[in-house]
Amino acid sequence: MTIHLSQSEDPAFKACSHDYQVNCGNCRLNSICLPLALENDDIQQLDDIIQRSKPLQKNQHLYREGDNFQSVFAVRSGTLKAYKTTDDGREQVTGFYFPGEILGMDGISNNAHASSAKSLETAAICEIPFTALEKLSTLMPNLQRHFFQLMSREITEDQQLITLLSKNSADERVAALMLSISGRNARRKLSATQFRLPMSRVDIGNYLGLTVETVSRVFSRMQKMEVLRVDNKEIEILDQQGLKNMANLGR
Amino acid sequence: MTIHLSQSEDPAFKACSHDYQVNCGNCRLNSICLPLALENDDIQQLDDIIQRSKPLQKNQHLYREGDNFQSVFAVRSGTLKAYKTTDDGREQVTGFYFPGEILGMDGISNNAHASSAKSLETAAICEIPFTALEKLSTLMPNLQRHFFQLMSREITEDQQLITLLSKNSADERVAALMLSISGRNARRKLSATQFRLPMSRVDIGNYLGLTVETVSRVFSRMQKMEVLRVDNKEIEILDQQGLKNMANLGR
DNA sequence: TCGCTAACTTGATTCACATCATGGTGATAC
DNA sequence: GTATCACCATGATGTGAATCAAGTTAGCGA
Repeated sequence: MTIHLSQSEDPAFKACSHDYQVNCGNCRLNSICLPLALENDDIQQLDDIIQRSKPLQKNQHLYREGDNFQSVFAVRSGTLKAYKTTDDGREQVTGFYFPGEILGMDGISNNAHASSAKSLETAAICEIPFTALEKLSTLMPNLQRHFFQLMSREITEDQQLITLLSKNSADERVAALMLSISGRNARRKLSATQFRLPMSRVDIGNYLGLTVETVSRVFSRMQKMEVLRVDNKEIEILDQQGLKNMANLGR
Repeated sequence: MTIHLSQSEDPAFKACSHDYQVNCGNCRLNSICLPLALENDDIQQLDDIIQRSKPLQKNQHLYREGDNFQSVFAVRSGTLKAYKTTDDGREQVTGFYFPGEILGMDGISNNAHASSAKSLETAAICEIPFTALEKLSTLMPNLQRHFFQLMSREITEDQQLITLLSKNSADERVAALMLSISGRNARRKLSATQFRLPMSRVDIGNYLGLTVETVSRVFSRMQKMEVLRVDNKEIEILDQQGLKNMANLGR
């Protein structure tokens, strides 16, 4: 029996959670989602265009594939998954988005969202209207650069996933995902070794190009090898180095 | 025995090929690589920052993973492949770039190229220094938007590939690539049904997460089914609809 | 023209993961 | 309490593509 805090209850996010009075200046995540080089009044200007709407309930959509593209979004609390629906109706999860991360940028090219985004738990979201962001970017070179960088990062991360899917075994894929989540937790000053997975085994498998059964078996194997302790969605990394070896990515 | 023109000999690219006097205003590819909404003198300004260096020989690198990031590049003639080297020394091809297409944007996020790019045949390249492009973008909102869109497109294309790798069979993957190349040829007013593959079977396999042997077998199968005529690198699409069915992507 | 090498094809065998089948567990509703 | 349902674990079996192993062909330099 384990007790766990959902991310939205996490004390580290008090100022950033479901609090409507939050702004970029006082948000604990701003070191992650904002360019460091912004001046205070620049932050104020950015803050002015950002809309903070009511929290998203679990399983609620933030946007759907094909929706008219208006905004990109920053996750303030909770976790979202982005996914595409293939023509034969199957689902491909293209990413998980944790607090401080930006999603929706794939909608820019066609003025329509190229994927759907749904929350895996109650989530608070900052909406950033894109035309306003574009205007602001022409005035604030640092902001423009920041968004170029954010999009570039999304590209390199997608390329990482492409490599993972194309070259790595089931064990390696799952290990890599656990390390990724661990690292993103660390960036938010949360435990890198103990966390609760916000997504189901189905979602993990879908993201990694594996079936549920395989994901389940990999977790069992890792547990037997004493690399991970797995209690349903609760994960503890017992052997960080072992996990890295298993991921076979060197990093 | 088939006679084929390499892309650089293609009459459609007379003005855009290895001709050093070429500029954006007279380049036949500008409808592909430039924002349509640019005024003539805007094009001139863009033209002024673009550098046209001497042609790249086959197998020569345009940049390597880890190189300091300075510029993005537009392909004027020839074809390039982008690839990452995994830690255990294997190669993952992340994309092929045809005339009119832009590459190198994955280097923005870390100021270092995240992948290597090498030419598959003699190629002419336009180099676009990124800091100059950034400056120009603050002055020309259309240009800024264009680059946001280009990067967004790269993201959606990577997501397509992710889905392909994760959900589709060998046949479907190869069919999808053939359709992609066919479509990109059509965009450049070349034949959508007959073309020469600039890349080797190894590269195709590597890109699609398959071995050479599998790629070869798929081509043989397609030939037997009279969907494709395959003569080494020379491809003829005999049954467009059959190929689409085989790709199983609906589109 | 010959010889060499890289690129490609094809067949036989193996293997990692999918698929199919079943049972367990925990949460929510009644 | 127990019925129901979503989610997860695990075993048995099947299969598509990898691997291993020969060829064949095309391109290229001497």
